[in-house]
Amino acid sequence: MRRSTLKDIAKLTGLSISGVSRALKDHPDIALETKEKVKEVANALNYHPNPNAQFLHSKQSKIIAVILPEVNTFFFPEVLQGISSVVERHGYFLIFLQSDNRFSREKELIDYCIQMFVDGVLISVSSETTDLEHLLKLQEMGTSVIQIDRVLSNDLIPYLTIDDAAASYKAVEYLIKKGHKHIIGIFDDDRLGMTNLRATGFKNVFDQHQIPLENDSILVVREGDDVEEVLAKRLDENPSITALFTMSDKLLVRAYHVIQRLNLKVPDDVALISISDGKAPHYLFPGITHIRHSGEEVGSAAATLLFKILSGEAIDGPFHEVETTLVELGSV
Amino acid sequence: MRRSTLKDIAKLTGLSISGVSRALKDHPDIALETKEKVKEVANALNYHPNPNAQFLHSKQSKIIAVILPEVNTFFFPEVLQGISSVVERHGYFLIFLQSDNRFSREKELIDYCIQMFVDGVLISVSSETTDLEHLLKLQEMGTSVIQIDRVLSNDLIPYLTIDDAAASYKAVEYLIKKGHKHIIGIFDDDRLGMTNLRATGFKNVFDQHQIPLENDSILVVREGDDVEEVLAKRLDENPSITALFTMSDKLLVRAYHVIQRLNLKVPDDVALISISDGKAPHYLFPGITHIRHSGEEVGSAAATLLFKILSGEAIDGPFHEVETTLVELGSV
DNA sequence: TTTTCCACATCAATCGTTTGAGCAAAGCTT
DNA sequence: AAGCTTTGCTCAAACGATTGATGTGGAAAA
Repeated sequence: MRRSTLKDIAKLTGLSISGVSRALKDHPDIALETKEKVKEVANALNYHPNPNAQFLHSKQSKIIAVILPEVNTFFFPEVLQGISSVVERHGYFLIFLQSDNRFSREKELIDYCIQMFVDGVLISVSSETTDLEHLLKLQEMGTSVIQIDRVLSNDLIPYLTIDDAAASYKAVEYLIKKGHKHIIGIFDDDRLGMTNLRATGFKNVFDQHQIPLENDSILVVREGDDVEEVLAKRLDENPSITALFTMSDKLLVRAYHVIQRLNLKVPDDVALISISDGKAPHYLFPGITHIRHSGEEVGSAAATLLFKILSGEAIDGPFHEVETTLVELGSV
Repeated sequence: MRRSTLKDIAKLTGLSISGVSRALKDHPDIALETKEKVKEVANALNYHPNPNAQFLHSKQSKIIAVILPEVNTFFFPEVLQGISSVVERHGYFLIFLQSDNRFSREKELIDYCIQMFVDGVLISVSSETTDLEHLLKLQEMGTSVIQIDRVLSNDLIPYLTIDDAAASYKAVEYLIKKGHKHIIGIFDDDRLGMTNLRATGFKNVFDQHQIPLENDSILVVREGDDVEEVLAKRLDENPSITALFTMSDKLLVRAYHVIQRLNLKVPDDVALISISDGKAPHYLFPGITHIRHSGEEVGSAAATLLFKILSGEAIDGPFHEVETTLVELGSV
């Protein structure tokens, strides 16, 4: 079955091609009667304009590309979902690309976007990425770019993340309100900007509530560190500790394993709270109270921001963030 | 910065547009020297052919669409990852669409694919989908279609799933080899084809090993059923039960919660094995031994199959499946 | 010298849609 | 009735790349 074109309709109606094109677009130059006839025929032929021809003419692709380091872990699938819904609502297409967390691949994909004439790119940079030359080049080619979640701050390229400091602040404040005073905060590699923000939020709670922060309250976990052992030891030596805060799902699961191994009960022996995308907390028993950073919201907010830019609207400053919410599941 | 075209190169080299086109494509009609000059200029201008113009001419889009019910749950993100890598390797684009598990939306998306002239579609049908008219229509328009994982069997539309019966067979056989005899199998809604296949695998193990299958060994969980209570009761009344098999991650987590609540220890009091996409088993303590059905493999196998069809190769029969593997994590 | 052949390039049509410009016929004004 | 506008349409160029047909100049062959 061949797809019908304007030409086919023109032949059947006796009109010219341009006449048909205008009729279908409700151009005022065309008589009402003619329009109806044309539309009828178009329907009968199951006509759809050829997007390639349209894009060739309009010089835009109506394509948004998403570049993510991966999609098989926490969080990113939700981000994709959020982006996808907004992009479809705007009548754009979404092409999805994975950098596999490699900078070289990321650059290839950016070149690919340039070739494809994509109108916009949403990217979460790979962990190897340290400069944004490739993104700047893309911008110069007229493509709008927004960074999501894993970002390198740069005045020229807008980025959108969750409010990291606020997230950990909320979590720890909740613990304190529930009467906990001796809390250990467990953090990822402190070379990441995100870690420092979350640690700041953690400390701020103690300041605000004028509770002294013991100096072994913060546990930083670098790649390869044996958190399990360190944490077990600390819990053992310091029985006054009644609560744990973890800054990510990965750390939550590891902390949970330690607690189980020590035969401690949650929340009776030790309370547990985390920043999380909201999956793991439901798997564990009891469910883990957490600060949910919704990937979906991040995705849709980023996409919305992108369309603002595409429509020519001004955005204020490169930095944008989305709120997080507390989900109580009984681990505190 | 405007993108350069063949015309620009033609102007700079003094050649005609068609000469440039042929030079870049290493056409034998063009002198070697000329080719080199053209390529140099093309490089300097950072020339890339306009894909819309190419596709308009070649009448194909080089686009593969993936339609998934959702992407925020188990399994599907991995499927997407698997598809994505294969599609990119073939130099095609991947557009990603979500049906939100609604049949009406699914039909819209199919129309969308028709409009977009996509070359191929990989689809996991929504849970509301009961007939495949829309997919057949798409096929008639010349688009190749393959169903993944959640499928409706149909002789005209190829589909690819995991080997469900083999997966549960492997799991339960493993339990039996470890000395378990009294096993409860927990299954989803038995109106799903997948459930019956997995239940068959479960039963076959007992047949093969000539172990009697008690008639309360199978627990079917329909939407809204309170598995927690039923399972707790059964474990309580029947202390000879030493192992549990769950056919999905969702059931695994629920069973795990029951076990925790009853204060039983895994694996000492009760062993636990599941069919899983491999995420949840790592979160729980101890890690849950499982039969991993890799979404990535399903995705890449489906995409590979699609490209076989696109290249005109014959495929034998509509039904295709991928193997699963046992992952031992210490819950048995 | 004329014919033949080849290497190298150009011409022009094509893919399907959009859009400014042009044009005939009908309707309106004075 | 002559001049003007309006209505309703067609023409043709353009978007950028591809490709079959065609042309040209020179060298070799006759």
